[in-house]
Amino acid sequence: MSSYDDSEAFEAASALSLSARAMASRPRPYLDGLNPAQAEAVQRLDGPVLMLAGAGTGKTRALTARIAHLLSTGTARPNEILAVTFTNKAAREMKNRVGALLGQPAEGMPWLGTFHAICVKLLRRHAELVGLKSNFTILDTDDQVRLMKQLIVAADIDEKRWPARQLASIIDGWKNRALTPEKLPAAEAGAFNGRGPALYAEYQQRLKELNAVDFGDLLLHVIRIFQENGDLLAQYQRWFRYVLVDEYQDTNVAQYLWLRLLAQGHNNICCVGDDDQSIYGWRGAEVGNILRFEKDFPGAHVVRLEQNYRSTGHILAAASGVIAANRDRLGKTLWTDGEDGEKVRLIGHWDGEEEARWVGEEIEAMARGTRGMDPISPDGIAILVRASHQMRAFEDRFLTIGMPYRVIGGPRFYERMEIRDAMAYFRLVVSPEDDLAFERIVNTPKRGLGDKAVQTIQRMARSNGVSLVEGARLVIETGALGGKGAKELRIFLEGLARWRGMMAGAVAAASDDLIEDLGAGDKLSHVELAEVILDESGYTAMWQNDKTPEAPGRLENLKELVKALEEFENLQGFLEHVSLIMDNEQDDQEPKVTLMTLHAAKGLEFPAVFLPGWEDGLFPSQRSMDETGMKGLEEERRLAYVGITRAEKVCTISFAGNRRVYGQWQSQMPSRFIDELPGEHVEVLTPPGLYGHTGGMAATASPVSQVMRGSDLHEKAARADVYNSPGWKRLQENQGRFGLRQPSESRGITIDAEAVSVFSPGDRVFHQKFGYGTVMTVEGDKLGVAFDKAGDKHIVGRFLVSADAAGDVPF
DNA sequence: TTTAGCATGCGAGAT
DNA sequence: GCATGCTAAA
Repeated sequence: MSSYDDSEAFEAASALSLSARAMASRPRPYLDGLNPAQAEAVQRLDGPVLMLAGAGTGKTRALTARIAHLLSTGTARPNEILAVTFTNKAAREMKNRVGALLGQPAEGMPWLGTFHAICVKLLRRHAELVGLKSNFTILDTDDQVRLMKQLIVAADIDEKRWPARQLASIIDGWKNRALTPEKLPAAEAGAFNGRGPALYAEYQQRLKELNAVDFGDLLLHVIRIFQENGDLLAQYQRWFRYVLVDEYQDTNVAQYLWLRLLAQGHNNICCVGDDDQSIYGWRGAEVGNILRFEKDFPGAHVVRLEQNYRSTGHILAAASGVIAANRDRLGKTLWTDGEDGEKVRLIGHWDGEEEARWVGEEIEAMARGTRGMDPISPDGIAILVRASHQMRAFEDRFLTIGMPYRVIGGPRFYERMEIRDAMAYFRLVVSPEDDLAFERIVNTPKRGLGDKAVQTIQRMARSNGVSLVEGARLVIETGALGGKGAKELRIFLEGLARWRGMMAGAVAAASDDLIEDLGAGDKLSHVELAEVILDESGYTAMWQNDKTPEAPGRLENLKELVKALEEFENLQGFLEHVSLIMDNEQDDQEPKVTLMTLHAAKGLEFPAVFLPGWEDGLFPSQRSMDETGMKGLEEERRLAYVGITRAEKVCTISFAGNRRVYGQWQSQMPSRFIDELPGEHVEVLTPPGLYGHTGGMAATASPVSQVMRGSDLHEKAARADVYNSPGWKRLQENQGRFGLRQPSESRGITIDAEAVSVFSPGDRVFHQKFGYGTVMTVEGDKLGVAFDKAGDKHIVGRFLVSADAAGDVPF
């Protein structure tokens, strides 16, 4: 796996193509059951094609069938197809499905992979054209930030006011837009306090010195190679006769340029995507790429996949209603010949905790099977949130009621501290000049080698122009570092040398069966070597001695890491493909509810989906709108569309009237996207607070139920103010549209503005959740209140009533 | 050098 | 409310 030799890949591939040609005369099972649009997308092979594939319209099916078609008709050999995806997972799935369609493993498709994996392959071959050695290392985000931090400190910039993370994201943004330091437009000159462009150039220089690249460079270097070496580009253009791109709406400028270079000439490029599901603008994706496709590739053929096989009619209609509010879209109309099913359900709650409680109960009810519906296993249920911190309320609740759940997302396996540490050890053993790896682990576990010792080593290394490992050796030799530190450092270096010696044997044994047969028994396999490294370095012991609750899990992860090594021939190969171990799929026998972000849910589907937290500011996210205005709002709306279209049978949207944000209670307005739901496809549910059925929590009435019920004085007071807010008016209009009576009419309550209490410091007040308290501060509509029982809180005035008025209310 | 304790700031996260 | 990252003290 670690070898990317041209001829090898191309020859292996052509062996498969022979059998593919033999299939040409046979029936084509991959065409069976395709609808007309899909069939066209599969069979229109030549020229630019845009496959506009709505949610749940069988996109992957069409894409894989297209590859199968190319191969089995003999139109292209496996090595002549360039097929790019964004994630390894998608690449793997495509490989598997093509293999299944052809009835044989598609191992022979060397150019099916992620943008980055393919670029690594190309760049290893032609590294010297951009001044790199072909064994360059790929830095991850953490390494990048550490490197930039050094540059920022060296440039004498206040690292606190101008954090390295920020610089990293600015540079990342430039690279996404294919802007190299020389090409930075004047408009960017002011970035990062005016120091951005210079730091960018320095950073690139350092990378070159380190023989390293970051993720963005992978694309940019390859683009530069192609631009500067016309004949080489022409060669690849001839090789890659057919280009396929998945999730085209997620491509950034650099990826677009890359694709255009490779597709120029034959123009056999097929891009698959859905402008309505473009939700990665914040990391550089340009919806414009897909919107512009027909201009970019003249003569392009657009095929729309609009028949949906996933969701019920009501769910599709609701999703379509929301997305219709977007202006920048190509436009599609999803339809189904399936049932209308149940309407999308909408419910409001008093606060986030009640929302979580209610969802928990609903899931239990679904698992039992309610209202004549078939039971839905927790496996088929997902809760999709806008921001990951929303998950906490659900986790708390599920732990309380003993509901099994799994969280998707969170820190990626290879991003965990212990994994990164272990990998740094492996990296340093494989390549001693990996200075970033050295810095990471030289004092992990603690060896008494702190900042000062590291600085000494760095000075030594720099003044001699050698790596840190070599510098460390010199430091010991010259006695620049004394005492305990020197002793520990010596042990550390000896360890590195010893492990490296063991590895040389392991590589030889793996690459030459003869040696193994001749009984080179004292040589370790790379898996054993990894264990030895972790053991002898004291790294395993460090976690064994750690008594924090996370330690056992970390040891568990290390075991998994070692297990993952078995899949590779040697450590180098593993490090190269480390991203492959990202999704460590756990054994799940027990059915579990899935908890994840909306972003993580793209491409997935569930019989039942809960979409909590539909409140303005949270969803759509205030920040998104502040930063990119209408563009941001449209992306948020697409996120709503993605969320709804994940549901097959039941979709439940909810919002809370109050939510704790960064530890402060805030009143929330229902999301504007709720307004955009077409009323005829929505059913408004009655919150449990109305009948107080959530045992003992009568005080947790939701905003909706407040409006509906309205017998208590303090609610009346709260309402008068709320009625004046635009959000509340919107909610009421919705309820009108959804067939609810206006509460004031239905209950004969008049809105009495006089009833709104205006509080001043010293007033005694009452709050539904926190009980009695004394007003301490007043700032606009936010009051600081010292509650008798619940402590100090900041509360919006409308949720408070004077203690007198509340006196009669039984709580 | 290590650590405990306070200040700070906060969105989604592939490669 | 929490994690992160710095300063102060051991």
